Amino acid sequence: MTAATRIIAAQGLGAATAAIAKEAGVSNGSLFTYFDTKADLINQLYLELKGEMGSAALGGAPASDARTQMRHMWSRWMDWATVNPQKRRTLAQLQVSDEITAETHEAARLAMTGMRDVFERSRADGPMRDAPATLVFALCNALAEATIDYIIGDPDRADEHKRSGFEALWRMIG
Amino acid sequence: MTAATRIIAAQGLGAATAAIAKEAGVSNGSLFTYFDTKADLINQLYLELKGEMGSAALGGAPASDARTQMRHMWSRWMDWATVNPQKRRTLAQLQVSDEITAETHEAARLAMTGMRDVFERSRADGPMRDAPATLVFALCNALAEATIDYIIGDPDRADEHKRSGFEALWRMIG
DNA sequence: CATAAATGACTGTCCAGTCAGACAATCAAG
DNA sequence: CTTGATTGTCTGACTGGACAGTCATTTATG
Repeated sequence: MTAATRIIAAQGLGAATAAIAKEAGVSNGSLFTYFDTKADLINQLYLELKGEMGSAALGGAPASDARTQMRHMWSRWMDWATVNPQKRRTLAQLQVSDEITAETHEAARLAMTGMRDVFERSRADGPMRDAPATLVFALCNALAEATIDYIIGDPDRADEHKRSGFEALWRMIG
Repeated sequence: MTAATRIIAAQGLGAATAAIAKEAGVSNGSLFTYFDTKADLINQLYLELKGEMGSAALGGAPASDARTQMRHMWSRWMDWATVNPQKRRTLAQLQVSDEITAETHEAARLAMTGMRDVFERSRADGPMRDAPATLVFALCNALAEATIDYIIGDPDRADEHKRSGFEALWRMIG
């Protein structure tokens, strides 16, 4: 998985399975004893990274008001992405790949329940309380991804951008 | 170009050049008299679609206050994407492809000046007036893309979602 | 010794890009 | 008006390389 993350981050999804095997220090053939197909590997990797991102974002959440909780999650989320740029990069690629099956996407959605709850709580009394939950979640997600990309492009001002992004988000839903 | 748009929308960037040539009604070989390489085709297509999207969004802009102008642009933008789902789909694929050169991205950025101006005007007196312009633009873009995706997934309530998205955007920057 | 795991050479498939020749358009000379 | 030389465009079979996945064999393990 680690090897796949590194190789895909560097070469994209077109990377040869042989390259991944080599990076992992196993033979080409061995890789296919662990994963039936390349698509299988990709799907498993997607779930693992998504899950890790979710845990990272939710970890150590304070029992507090919605805004504080949201800000905490936002901060952890951004931090995870900046500390793990390769994982983040690979995840972004997998996100838009059509190798990811509908089942995998559904499983990922379920694994994100914790994060969705935080968004739900934050918007419950805000201006978007009547919009569809999935739309709100999609918009929040989009803001987060964009903020992360921006931070990666200008890491020196990471904290500043993190705050700008959060405040933009909060104005939107809070 | 039209053929490439159709094929890429359907099959992704992995589509064979032969498939594009066939769809266009010319021979495999002919395609390479018009484009040196597949990458060349992809880059040109990206610029064309991006340009078309920009023109569509800016067309018939009213000389009016920032909010009205912004809403107009937003509406035309969403409409273009819903009326041309294949173009939109292909553009989304090209956007994240690493076949697109830095020069092409730069050219596309320049072609979007008109849209950036509208965003600039809208945020000039708002809460994001001190944030970097590129960050603001990235966030707005992200909201637009997410809204479009959502509308495509539930076209029956298109108008409603279009409004939700715009209001979210305006709360963020206006 | 028996079983499981790992190996890497190999195969079939796919595809970007090439090239030798077919075909069409233009035009100067007879 | 005809001819044939010239130029430019189109064609699709072909090539070389890349790559996912297989499998007979080797190596480790209990």
